[in-house]
Amino acid sequence: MLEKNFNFEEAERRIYEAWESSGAFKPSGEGDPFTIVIPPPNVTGSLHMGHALNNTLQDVLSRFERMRGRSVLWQPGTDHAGIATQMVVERQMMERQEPKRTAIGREAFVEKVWKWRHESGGEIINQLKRLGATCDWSRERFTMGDNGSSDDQMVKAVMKVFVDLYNDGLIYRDKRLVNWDPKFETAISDLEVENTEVDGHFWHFKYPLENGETYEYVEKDEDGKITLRETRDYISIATTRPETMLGDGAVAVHPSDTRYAPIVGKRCLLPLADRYIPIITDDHPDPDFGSGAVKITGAHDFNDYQVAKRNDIPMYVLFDTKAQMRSDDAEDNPVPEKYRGMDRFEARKAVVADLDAEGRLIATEDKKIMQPFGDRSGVVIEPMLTDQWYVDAKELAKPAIKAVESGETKFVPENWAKTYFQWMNNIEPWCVSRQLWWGHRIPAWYGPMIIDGSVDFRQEIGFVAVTSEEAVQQATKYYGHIPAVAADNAEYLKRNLLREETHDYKSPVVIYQDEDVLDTWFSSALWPFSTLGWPDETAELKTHYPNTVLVTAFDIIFFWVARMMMMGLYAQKEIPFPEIYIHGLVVDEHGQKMSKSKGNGIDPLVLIDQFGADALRFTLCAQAAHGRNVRLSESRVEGYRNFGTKLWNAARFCEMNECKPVDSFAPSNVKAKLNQWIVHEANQCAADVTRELEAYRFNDAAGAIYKFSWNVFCDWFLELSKPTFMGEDEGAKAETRATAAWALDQILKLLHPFMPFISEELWGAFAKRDRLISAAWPTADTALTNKAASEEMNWVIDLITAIRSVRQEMNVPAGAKVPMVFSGGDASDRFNTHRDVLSRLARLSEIAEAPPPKGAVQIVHGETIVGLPLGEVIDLDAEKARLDKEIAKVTKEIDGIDRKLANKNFVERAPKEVVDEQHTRRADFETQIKKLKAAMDRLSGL
RNA sequence: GGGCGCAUAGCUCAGGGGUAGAGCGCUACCUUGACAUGGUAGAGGUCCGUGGUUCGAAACCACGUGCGCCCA
Repeated sequence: MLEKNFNFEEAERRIYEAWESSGAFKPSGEGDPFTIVIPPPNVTGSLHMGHALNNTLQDVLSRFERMRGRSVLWQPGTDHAGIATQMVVERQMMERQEPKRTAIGREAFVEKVWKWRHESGGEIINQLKRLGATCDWSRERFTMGDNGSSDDQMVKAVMKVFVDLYNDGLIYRDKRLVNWDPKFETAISDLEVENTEVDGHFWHFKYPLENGETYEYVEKDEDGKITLRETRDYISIATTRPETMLGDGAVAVHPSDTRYAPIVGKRCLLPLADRYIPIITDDHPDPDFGSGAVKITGAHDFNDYQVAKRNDIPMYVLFDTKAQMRSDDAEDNPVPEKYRGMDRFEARKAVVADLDAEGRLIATEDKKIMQPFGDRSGVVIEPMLTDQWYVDAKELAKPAIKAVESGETKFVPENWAKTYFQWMNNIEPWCVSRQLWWGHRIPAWYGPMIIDGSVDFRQEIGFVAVTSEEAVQQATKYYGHIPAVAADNAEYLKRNLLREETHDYKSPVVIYQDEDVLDTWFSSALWPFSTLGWPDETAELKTHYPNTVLVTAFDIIFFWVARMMMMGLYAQKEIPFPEIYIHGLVVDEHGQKMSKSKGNGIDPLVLIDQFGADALRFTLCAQAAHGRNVRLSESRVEGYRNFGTKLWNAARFCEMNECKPVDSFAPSNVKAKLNQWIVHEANQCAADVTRELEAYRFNDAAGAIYKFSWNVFCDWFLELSKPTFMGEDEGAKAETRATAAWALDQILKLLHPFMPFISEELWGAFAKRDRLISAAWPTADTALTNKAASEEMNWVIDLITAIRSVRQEMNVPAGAKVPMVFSGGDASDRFNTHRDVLSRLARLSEIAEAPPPKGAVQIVHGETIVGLPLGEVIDLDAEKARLDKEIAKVTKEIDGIDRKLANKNFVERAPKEVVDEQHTRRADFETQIKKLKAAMDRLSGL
């Protein structure tokens, strides 16, 4: 006997282990392959609601397709999260008061990270198991491989793609402006930059003209009237970042700006720096903004960089890697002595104060400015001119754009294709190098260049190869002898310098490997095939590439989806997946994004502890409508927990009434109308759930199984079956038992993808059989459609509802049994067939065919008048009012229909079915109103 | 500035050219033999506004208003 409630705390772990050990998570090898790769969570991450939604949806699809007989591979794993992981380990070292990363050196540090990864990384995998995720854990992958060694397949994949891209000219080293994170001292992607509006200032300065020159400065209004005329010996510029003025290369004005026309081509003095810079024209300055004159600092501003490049203006690098004013001895260090070593914000204050002291500060305005912040470091990001590796994304994007344009890859909902196109069509070169220690080390080695037959170590040449051995081979060919390999750039410089100074040309030339690592997303982009064994030609790769569908949230379309498309098409010459299902974000019940700082986050594991994994999963599915965020509230989760309890108790009822699955049961052969009807409804539900899941309409699929389980099976079928179970007709009882068991099985199967634990538990409670996870999905069968049974049972249900409604309205005590008479129509058979059911559910003491006696409450039900002689219970006025209300309602309907039918255009132009339907409806209402009026007459006759 | 989305019951949201829906909440009644994590019955709507298309618009189109997100 089942307990009164589902004990999910106890059952979830037990069931999960049983599934896993049965091998159900592995591809069966039979049927069409179905493949999803998990969007790899950060190895440092822990399960949040976004993961819960994303993985629930993937699991629903995996379970659904597994039950449909496909060979399902849900490929799991994590990514190595360069910055985040390095941060976590460094923080841990600090807490343990261990020496810093820089003190112990690269090798020792990377070793520590590996130790951390093996001991405490990837906790999220266990959390996914709590959710019920049926990934094939035996195939778990990590974007860095098992230990990062060069013979690891995951590493080989990254190296091969890098080298192939290089050899195809699609990856190159270049000096450009990048987003620089001064806290982590690395380049980051522009996608990792958050632009936030902050309070700032707009400073106006005077740059004096060379040789004390003057000009007539004239301002005009819209009508060309002169509003200001004065003689100036300076040009006024405005900036939000005064400290960068030390690196100005020019002042630019718009070519159409007449105010500055007299001085274009002349030079002005750059104060503090004591340099002269030219006044140039460019389209970039907006004449209406500020003074119309813009200082051009090519090395420290993205717009200025473009202007500087266009006009061949020199770029002066002011900052070191920590964004402090440079204090190095290099000849090209443009920072005046005074400011060297200052923090950038300190330098800003100093520059403003000094310019003010020189009388060059015109004004200071308060202004809202957009400031870039690193999404992990939280510090202000600095545009920096550095050497980095770039992927030619524009070229790789071409086939990736075409694949979506042609429909080879489809977005669901399709609107997301627009977002994808917009990004892809404006894509910038992808900076893939990072100045970190944790990651795939860039497979490039550098050595001195041979110029005019001799080695010149002031210039470098690169050797790009999958392994260091190959790089050495390339270098050997280049130098004519085997080079020595240095540990790092410092050693490389030292040894080559020594070689030069001692004229020791017989000792080998020294080369060294690039010290940077690759962007984590570079390896994540290969995920759809690297996880399957590529570059080896494995059986898995052959079977499961392209994947079937990608399930992800829209916030990583740029980060990840676009890059997988590019890399998949590049490396495999084939799209990674034909469908991309994009779901929403999980937000709180007021639509606010969940965040730590707001404190409105809900921990999925807490909800699982509280309500069970099934309830959380069902909630997420029920709210996963296309194009909508999921607003999560605890009350909703609680409601679906209740749904589980409801079903549990329905099963308990079945168990009490000995409803056991019958092997030979054929749903098409049942005789009782009730049974035919539930077969019909179950079949319809199977068709609905299947159709909605195929279209990724998780909310509609969940809604369909919810309604059928609760509002059809529990509310009606089980109630209607009670008279049979309590009756004497053993044949009918046996059929209804078998049908109930069958219908419950259908529910368990259809519910399983959404609520795997409770469905599995109930499945096992009813018979000894294979686990539900491996059971066959119900296929809808048109032969099971039964309109007659459906019509008849709806007649019963509607009648019971109508009687109940009247009883309540007439204040008949809920427990009281009342007699019922019926007349008119052709319903004697139905009343006889369903006598027991009607008596029970409508609480009737007797049912007889007779006209309604005086003083009876009258119900019009189709062709039939049903009378409830309530005796003195009845309140005449209340009953009259009730009938009046009914009549008014029906009259209103008829009026509406009449208006339509009186419209010639409607009758002539609307489709025949629609017109006919209106006629039918009108006739039905007409019958009703006649009966209602007759009822009223009888009542008035009292 | 460019792009995307949303506006339907008190709240959160489905839906969709002809007949207004769910969950939660609310009201009344009910511990009737699976279930009070339940049952029964109810109240509650200018489907944001204005035009257009159409025989017919809450739905399709345009504009407006308000809100949200993404990219510059």
